[in-house]
Amino acid sequence: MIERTHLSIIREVDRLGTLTEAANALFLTQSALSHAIKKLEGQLGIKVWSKEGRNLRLTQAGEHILSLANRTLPQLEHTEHIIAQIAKGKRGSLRIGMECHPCYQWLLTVVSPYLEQWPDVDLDVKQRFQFGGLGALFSHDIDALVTPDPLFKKGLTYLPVFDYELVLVTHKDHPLANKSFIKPQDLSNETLITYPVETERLDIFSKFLALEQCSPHKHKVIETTDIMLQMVASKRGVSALPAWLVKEYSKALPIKGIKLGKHGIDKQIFIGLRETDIEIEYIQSFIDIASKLSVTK
Amino acid sequence: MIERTHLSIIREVDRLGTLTEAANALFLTQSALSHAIKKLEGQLGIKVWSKEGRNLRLTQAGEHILSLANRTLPQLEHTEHIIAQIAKGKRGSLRIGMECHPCYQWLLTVVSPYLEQWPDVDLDVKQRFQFGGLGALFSHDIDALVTPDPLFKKGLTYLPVFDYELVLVTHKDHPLANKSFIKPQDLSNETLITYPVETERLDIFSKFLALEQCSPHKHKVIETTDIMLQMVASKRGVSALPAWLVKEYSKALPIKGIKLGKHGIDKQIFIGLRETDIEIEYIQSFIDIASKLSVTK
DNA sequence: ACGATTCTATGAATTAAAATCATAAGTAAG
DNA sequence: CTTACTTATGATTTTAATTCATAGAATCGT
Repeated sequence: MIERTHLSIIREVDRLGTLTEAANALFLTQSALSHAIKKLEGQLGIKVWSKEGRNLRLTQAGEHILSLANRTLPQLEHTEHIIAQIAKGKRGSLRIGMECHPCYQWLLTVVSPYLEQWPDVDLDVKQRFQFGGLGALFSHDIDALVTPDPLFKKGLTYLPVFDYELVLVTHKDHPLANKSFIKPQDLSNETLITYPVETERLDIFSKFLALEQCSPHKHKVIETTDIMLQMVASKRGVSALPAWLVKEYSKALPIKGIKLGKHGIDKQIFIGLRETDIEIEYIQSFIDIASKLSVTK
Repeated sequence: MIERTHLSIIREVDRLGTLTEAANALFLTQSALSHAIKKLEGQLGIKVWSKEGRNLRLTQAGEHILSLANRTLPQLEHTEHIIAQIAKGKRGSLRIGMECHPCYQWLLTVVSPYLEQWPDVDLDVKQRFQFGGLGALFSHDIDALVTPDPLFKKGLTYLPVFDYELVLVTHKDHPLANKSFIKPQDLSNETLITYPVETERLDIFSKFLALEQCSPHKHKVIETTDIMLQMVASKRGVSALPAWLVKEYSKALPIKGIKLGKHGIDKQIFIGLRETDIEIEYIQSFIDIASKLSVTK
């Protein structure tokens, strides 16, 4: 069996020319290398070197092993280097799952300072899950789940990172835009634009319209926040989004956010983690950065 | 240090699911594998697996090592397989150097039955050498040298494989074509076509014209035998080639071979080898096939 | 619910392998 | 032809790997 030591020996002898020097480089004795290769030769039934004067010349078989060494040893060393970084907590992969569409805008603001601080963390964001965000966490498809519904289960922890108010967005000249707050009935003649998700998971339905068994005149779905707000700005309908997001976009678009119900709809966003991961440094750091950035909003 | 055994263990556990089964597959005890990985984990400062119920799940570091295993182990196994063939004498590389231009035609007839018998031998033919054919043999750039000049040196052996007569080739209607043999003076008004080699190494000069201090009217060089004979066939000149080669081509071209001098010029071709290689089976076989095929000519 | 089963983990004892030491034997250079 | 430098090798010591014998933890079946 060709072992790593054999590869190292053959590579070093090729590099330095003699067994003796290779032995020094490997912090072993010349005798050790000689014995090691002798044994390998016995096992494989070939000679690795032939002696030429007092030099060693690789045989064909030896050349094959050298080529193997040059291909293989760098790979071994590379993974060892990566693992050393993992051990120091400086490297890892952080795959974030999103169960909350508008949170994507928020996530973007968290990501860039995070990447700067943790250059060796592979960051990935996923938005579709075969067995839901929870299943994805359990099956290690993702490492963190951004969600408004902290479904507590054994082995998982949730940490609140972000509070916001859900408001109705309309064109600033829309008849509803002057009201101090919206009632469910007010939407009966409106076109409501939402993300393409089941209505049970849309707060505007489950926490607002359903209270009075109302429904909008029409329901349109749109994938992206940008286009959604463009539609609102051109009076094609109204939508429900986080207040801070509406505030942000209202600098550029003629839109306005209005409270939903007398007391408004307050939402809280959580990050869910596997309990085994909470002590990982680069994951804790992500939670820290996420919480700090969100307080200032 | 990640050793081959660690890679094997991690690969087998991934394939079979449990340490116990992996241990059976590797003809070791479950305890051995557990201890081995434990030690590795200590050295690298990471966990390879985390226990999930009574199953093991690879950590990020573990995934890195598994990926390494899947890339590296097949390469190790592949070279071991090749070396096993080398050990059985069934595989090797045979790089043949040619110091004799027309011999290339002869070599082609040897090569095809040889390749059939030794499918795992890498055959290569070289015709240019930085320090001559001899130097190429010594520096292991080639393994066999086809040459008409057996320059005996310590560490080398030569074996005769092929006898032929060097003849003058002319168009069949050429004035010289009716002579029973050619004298050096006969070429004084002819255009002589040869391979592009130093004249000292051309037998037509060193072993024929030089005897009477003659030289041809003109001297042209051409790389390939085919074109050379096309030229002769279109009366652009005469050349000197092996009789068997002329005989072969005269089926298709209007050419004729004539004896050079009263007694003709007889040549012998040798294959030179390093003495250390003469017992290698696939090299002996090459000599055998070469000799046998040449006797029938 | 609980015993049987099927895993992994671990400490101590055993076995095997690797490294060293001391030295021989071969080659090259002055 | 002696000196310096190389690899090879047998005996000994040191180190590492493997096993054995159990314990502990999770799952399955009744």
